[in-house]
Amino acid sequence: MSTIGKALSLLDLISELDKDIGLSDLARLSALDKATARRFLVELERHGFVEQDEETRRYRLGAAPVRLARLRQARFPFVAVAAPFVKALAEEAGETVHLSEFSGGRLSTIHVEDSAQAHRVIVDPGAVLPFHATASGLAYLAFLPPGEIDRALARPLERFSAHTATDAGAVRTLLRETVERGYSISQQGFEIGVISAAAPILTPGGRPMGALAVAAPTARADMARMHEIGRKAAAAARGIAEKYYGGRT
Amino acid sequence: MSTIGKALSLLDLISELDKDIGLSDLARLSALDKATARRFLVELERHGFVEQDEETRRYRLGAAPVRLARLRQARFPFVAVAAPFVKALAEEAGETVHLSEFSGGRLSTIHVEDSAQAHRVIVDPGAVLPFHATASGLAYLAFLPPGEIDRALARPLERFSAHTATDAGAVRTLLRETVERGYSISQQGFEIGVISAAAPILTPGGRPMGALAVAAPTARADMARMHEIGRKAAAAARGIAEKYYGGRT
DNA sequence: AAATACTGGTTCAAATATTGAACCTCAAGG
DNA sequence: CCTTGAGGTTCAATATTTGAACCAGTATTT
Repeated sequence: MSTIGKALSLLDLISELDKDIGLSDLARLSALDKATARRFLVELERHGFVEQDEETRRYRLGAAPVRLARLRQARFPFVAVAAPFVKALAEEAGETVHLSEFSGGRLSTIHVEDSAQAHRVIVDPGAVLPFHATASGLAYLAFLPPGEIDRALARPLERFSAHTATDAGAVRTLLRETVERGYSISQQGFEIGVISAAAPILTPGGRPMGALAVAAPTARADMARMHEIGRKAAAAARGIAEKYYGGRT
Repeated sequence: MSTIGKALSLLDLISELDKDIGLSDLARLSALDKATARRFLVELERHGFVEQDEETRRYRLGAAPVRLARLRQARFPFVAVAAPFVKALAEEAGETVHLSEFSGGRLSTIHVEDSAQAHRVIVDPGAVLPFHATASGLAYLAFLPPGEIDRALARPLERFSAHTATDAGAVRTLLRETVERGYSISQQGFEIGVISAAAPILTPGGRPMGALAVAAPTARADMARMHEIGRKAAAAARGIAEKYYGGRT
């Protein structure tokens, strides 16, 4: 792996932590030499991607991504365009809705609208969604070209809960159903107690670039209701794509 | 410079462009070899920091920073905390207000609230603010430890308009006034037709970490009014710091 | 329609940056 | 006051990066 790749992986690692981390711990966690980790950190800090606490000498995610995100969103206002659809869907379904975007080989949550209900599903903003174990991931995978699906299912599928489909064949069945219906349903595949329905957001070329998902507590999630929610999510996802790509070539 | 630094500089360069760019152009602009630029781009793309248009093969800023920005803002909700103050100040002053944060050696705009007036100053979101030529930069510089001010003024000061103070001595005078008043005023130092007043946002340790600036068209900007606006900006900046650092150690 | 001048992308020996064990200093704990 | 682990640094050995030259393809120009 190139130096750049290693440094960006280190940045990823830091981003996943929710508290500051010291040099030695970071070197251990990243399996990099202490001297190497430090050189990377210094370089990342020079560019604002990492910040070192003056006092504790520990490191954390810096502010530079905020500026880059702003520029990205000015040119591709995906979140801004999708937000009203997400909100409307959250109100209509009465459940937490989250939007994810594919980037850097991963599907990451980029917007969340909480349900108004007291008993609701909490979604981490910035969380990375596994392709085979979440409704969003299945919705995304299902509409990918066959070759890419194969590659995604070639490596071992991690188990997140007792209900995770870790068998490639089982996942393929879920994907077939997803393509037929236009939306996916994941029953506690990622987290116990949560059932989700999700629809892909497709580029004009028909390629998925993200997903829109509704997450409900099992207590409120009978299948008839989830299917209805799935249809609504699919309609909203189409609406987002139309509006987002409407003003472009 | 390390490979990482070069790659991040390349990313910076891409971020400054407001349209996609081809490999050859990018290699020229960055003064990197084409092969090198390409390797960097591939690596940056693998991590989502850069995106290649499937069709045109041109490159652009990717979506990864959006996720990182989200995580950063979840832990350090600087923009979220400051936004109400920015909005209130924009209404009170009747002018465009922008918030900047120091990161990666630069002061970057991270939030803008436009004035309600038809004739108003437009601020680029994501723009980098030169220290010696903007009110925000002066407010930031003025409260830095002397040694760091010296370093900032040691290199040649770029001229942005006919009114830019490019002489270190002249800048030092502006900085002295800024410290005395608690806010800076820049008269068309960055852009002709714009007068700004800005106040630093200080950490509990007394170190500046950003600035709050009000930008008015010269037509509406007599000095008495700018001083009044400056005082209001200083008060708002203190309010932001208090609220932002209030809940921390 | 042939020639030219660009693209984006690739190759591989030469040049250079990266690596990491050992080292330093300092602070906290036993 | 000795040990441990912290952050940080050094420099010879080493692995990676570099870039001139090379494709193949596509607009432009002649």
